[in-house]
Amino acid sequence: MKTTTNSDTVIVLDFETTGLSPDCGDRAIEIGAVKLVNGEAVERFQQLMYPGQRISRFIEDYNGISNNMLKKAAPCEEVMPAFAKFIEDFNLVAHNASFDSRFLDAELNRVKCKQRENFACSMLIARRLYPEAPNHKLGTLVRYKSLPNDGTFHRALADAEMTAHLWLTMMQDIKDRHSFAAIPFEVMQKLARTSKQATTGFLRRESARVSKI
DNA sequence: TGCCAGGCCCTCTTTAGGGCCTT
Repeated sequence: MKTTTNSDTVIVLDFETTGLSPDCGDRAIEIGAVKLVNGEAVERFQQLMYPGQRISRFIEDYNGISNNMLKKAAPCEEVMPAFAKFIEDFNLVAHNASFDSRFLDAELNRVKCKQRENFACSMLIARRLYPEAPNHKLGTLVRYKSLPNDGTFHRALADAEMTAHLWLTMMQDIKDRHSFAAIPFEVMQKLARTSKQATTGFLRRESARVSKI
């Protein structure tokens, strides 16, 4: 029996890839994801994935994933169906979601799995909530908000874990500032699309609206 | 460390250009 619902569960995910664009032939080489249920990490997914091509020295240096490691990794045809099962129809979160969503769609498309649209971007939301931060790179925000980390960066699960902490911290900061009892996922999605000047008014209105539901 | 692309935001804008962020 399914024990969680779409509303209380989000999947925070991160891809390591061979480059920046699946349209230019780049492939995913590692997936990391954390399932959050009612604000708690209850399950994790981490898998290297053989991309069918050698990766560049830059990528090896960037994330520490080597060609030798990928030779032994499972192919897309094995990993993606398992990942599609892991994420089910839950809402998705990523840091700079436009990047991860393109790779997710591309890899799901290879195995004929359903593509996804219900993404929220932690980077766009962080820009709204923390305009005073030095910048909005994941590592900078982890330091800026003193979020838990083990010092590992640019590996899929480690980045997904940090993004999950950032997501929960942003939710809590919004609750503290605007008296939300709970924040619907759709409000977070809309917040990312709200202009900087309109952010405070938007959250005030949404808080009042949600409290009446 | 940087480049590739794409989506988004901001502003000295909207008939545009540049910066940020992801690997």
